[in-house]
Amino acid sequence: MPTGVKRSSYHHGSLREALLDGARTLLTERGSQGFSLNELARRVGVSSAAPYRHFVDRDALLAELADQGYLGLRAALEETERPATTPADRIRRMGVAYLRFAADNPAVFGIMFQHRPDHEKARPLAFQPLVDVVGQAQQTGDLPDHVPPGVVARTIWATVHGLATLQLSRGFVGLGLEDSTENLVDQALTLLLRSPRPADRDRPGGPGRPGPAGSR
Amino acid sequence: MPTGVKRSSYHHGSLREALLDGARTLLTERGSQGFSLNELARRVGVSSAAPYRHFVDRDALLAELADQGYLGLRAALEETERPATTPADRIRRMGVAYLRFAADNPAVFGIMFQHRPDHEKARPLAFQPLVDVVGQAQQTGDLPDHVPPGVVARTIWATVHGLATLQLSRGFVGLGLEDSTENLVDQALTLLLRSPRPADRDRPGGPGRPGPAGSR
DNA sequence: GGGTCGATGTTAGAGTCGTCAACATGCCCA
DNA sequence: TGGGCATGTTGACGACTCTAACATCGACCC
Repeated sequence: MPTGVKRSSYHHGSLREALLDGARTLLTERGSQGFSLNELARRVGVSSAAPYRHFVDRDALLAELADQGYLGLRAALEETERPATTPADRIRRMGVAYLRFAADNPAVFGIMFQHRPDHEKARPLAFQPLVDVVGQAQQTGDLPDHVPPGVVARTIWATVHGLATLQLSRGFVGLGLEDSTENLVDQALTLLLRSPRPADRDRPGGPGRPGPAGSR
Repeated sequence: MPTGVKRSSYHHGSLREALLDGARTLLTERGSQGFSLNELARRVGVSSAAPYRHFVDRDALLAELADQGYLGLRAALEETERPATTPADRIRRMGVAYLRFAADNPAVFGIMFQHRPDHEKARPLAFQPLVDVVGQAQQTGDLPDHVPPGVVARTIWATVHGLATLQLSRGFVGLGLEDSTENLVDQALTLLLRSPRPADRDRPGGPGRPGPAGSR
């Protein structure tokens, strides 16, 4: 019997969930590099071979954690709908939620965006809410509509994702560019969204596209 | 003697460089996760303890690779100065160079932006060229100047960095958002740089503020 | 109720990895 | 000429991932 937690019955009962839960905390303690399946098993109180009854691989367990991460991220993004305001403001809230999610679950976030082929299914789920609201923002004129919504959403996503990863890797500290999560997102998106800033000079009235010329 | 390459003399002669070179190729083959110091030593034709005469740690070797990566990235960014054009165009070129560097050295790029405290010294080196050209772009009116240059540069960096990491992790494939490196950068920066229409990107309207409505 | 069978545990072990201590080699220089 | 120091090797330890063979036990069938 391993040195971890003792239990009365031979079978654990809900080992799979216990492993996933324990993995989350172990992952935040040790990072995705130092994460060890043996140590996880020890902590949960089972032998080091037991996890293999539930996951074919160490990587399979981490992949499942990543999948759950995508669900959590999507939930966090969708939750910004509650205080329903303008599309532009909701995009800001989404950006902040994205950075917060990354800061709160750094290791899971890292695993989510590692090169593994299976994520190509789960990722669109988390991405969809942003595409939706970008479409709305284009209709209200908060975002240029001479570009397909997917392209605009992709750019916003890249910006926010870049802020998140750079913040996680302490990317801004040596440069005097540290800032609060809200400021990071606000100042970045202000450059992208042509929205209510006081210096709101150029409403791209109607170059080629008709759109919001008088609709406002 | 290990099974790798045979050599005549007892001493290798230039083991340190051989290790760094071999590490780069092994890293691209196996990824930063599957990278093994033992396998590296085997390939270079040296015992598994030999690397410790030159690097205190496995991590120390990788950190050195990251430092060299920062130098290479900075060089790649500075090289965009040669075909000297407008600041806005140079920012575009820098973005493309950034994505290319990441695509050509995926594993090293990954190591460069992992949470290690020592990178906080090397990173500003690679970042500086962008800050410089952003300042120029603000003077020519290609970028808004009511925001400190560092903030604008930080935003552009985040956008480009996000594009790079998402491209590396195949972030766009499930979404029908794949695109060429040039298009990724161009379409993203077009939303940030208030430079003219997508069409006339060769001859950006020149100095002065690009008048919003009439500059077309 | 008794028997069996599959899911879920355990133990033991192979093979790899990172790292260290002790020893070997040979170039450089007094 | 010979000693010392940088740079190799050998051998070993502990930890890791993963597999094979065996143990336990609840569910289901008669």
